[in-house]
Amino acid sequence: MTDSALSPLNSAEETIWRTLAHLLIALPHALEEDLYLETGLTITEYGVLMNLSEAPGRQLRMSVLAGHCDLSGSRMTRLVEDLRQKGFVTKERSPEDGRGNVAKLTKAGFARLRGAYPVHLASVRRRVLDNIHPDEIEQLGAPLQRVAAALDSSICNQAADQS
Amino acid sequence: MTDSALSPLNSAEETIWRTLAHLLIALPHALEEDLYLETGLTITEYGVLMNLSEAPGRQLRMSVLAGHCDLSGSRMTRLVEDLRQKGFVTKERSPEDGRGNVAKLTKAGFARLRGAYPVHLASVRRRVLDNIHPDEIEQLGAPLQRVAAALDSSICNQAADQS
DNA sequence: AGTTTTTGTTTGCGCAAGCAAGTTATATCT
DNA sequence: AGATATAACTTGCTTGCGCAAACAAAAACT
Repeated sequence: MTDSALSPLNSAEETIWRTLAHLLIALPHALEEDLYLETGLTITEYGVLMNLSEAPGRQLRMSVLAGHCDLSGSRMTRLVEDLRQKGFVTKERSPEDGRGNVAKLTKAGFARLRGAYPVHLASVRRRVLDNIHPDEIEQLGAPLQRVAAALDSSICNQAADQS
Repeated sequence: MTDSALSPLNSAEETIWRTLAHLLIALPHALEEDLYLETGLTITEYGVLMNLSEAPGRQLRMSVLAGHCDLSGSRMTRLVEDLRQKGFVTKERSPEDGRGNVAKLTKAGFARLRGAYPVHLASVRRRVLDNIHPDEIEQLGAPLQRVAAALDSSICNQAADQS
């Protein structure tokens, strides 16, 4: 599989790729800054609160939460501890499975999220969606999802050759 | 400007945004891993070598290089020092401006880049471009570039309101 | 029931990256 | 020309994050 179609990128591909490579860096920075300056929340913290808020009972096991947030377990341990100290979440052992810990959004945490939501929404609109025409949005969906699907399906599929 | 069009995202927008948010995390991880496993180079290191290779004389001032790579000056100082110890670049004071330091790609560094190039190219094709039909590529260019342009034009434009 | 394995989480540690302060070298302004 | 301001790096320190090892609880296998 190593040598399929290794011709250098053509012009359109080159443009797309250079632009995307830059976006991959600059967009997270911009969104992070927008949110942080106005709310004091990190994008990562925001993501944790948001994922909890969408879960049934506004609570999730640590490992599931970490998965949803694209973070390692250890990072989530420390993040949740920070959020707990700020009063935005609680954490307690799972009653059904004593190994698991369940993080739960508090009232204060939900209020914090509610306050930050419009800020983040405006940021996403301004930075991204406002620059894309509605009909382009339709066209973007499919390819983006295909790229995402390809990524997820091949998580750690390196060791699958038969030599 | 804080309260323009704050309606929650519609369905198509929501899809795009969720997918893109995930890509922003997962795609860099995948590209990083692809490159590192096969070449031992970080994406960041690869970017430094590549930017140098494309510059006239295969050399650039530290600050310019840092700008091209989307990195801070201090990070670039340490990166270039690492690459220098590995023999991939040299660094010396600029003759025209004694403040500036000029990093220059060595033969060995160029060879390293040459070896890594096909690996990275294959990774970009496999992870991204292979999942987008050629006609979609045409359609993607414009919106992506508009998003990127909007980002770059508003770097640190927060303090521009007149109360 | 008792040992072994597996699973969920947490701690120890290291690395990448940025910011702020320090340093040296050029510009600028009388 | 000499003092002040500005620019280009570099160094010290902090933070966000992951990996690998430790640990605890539940499953699985005799």
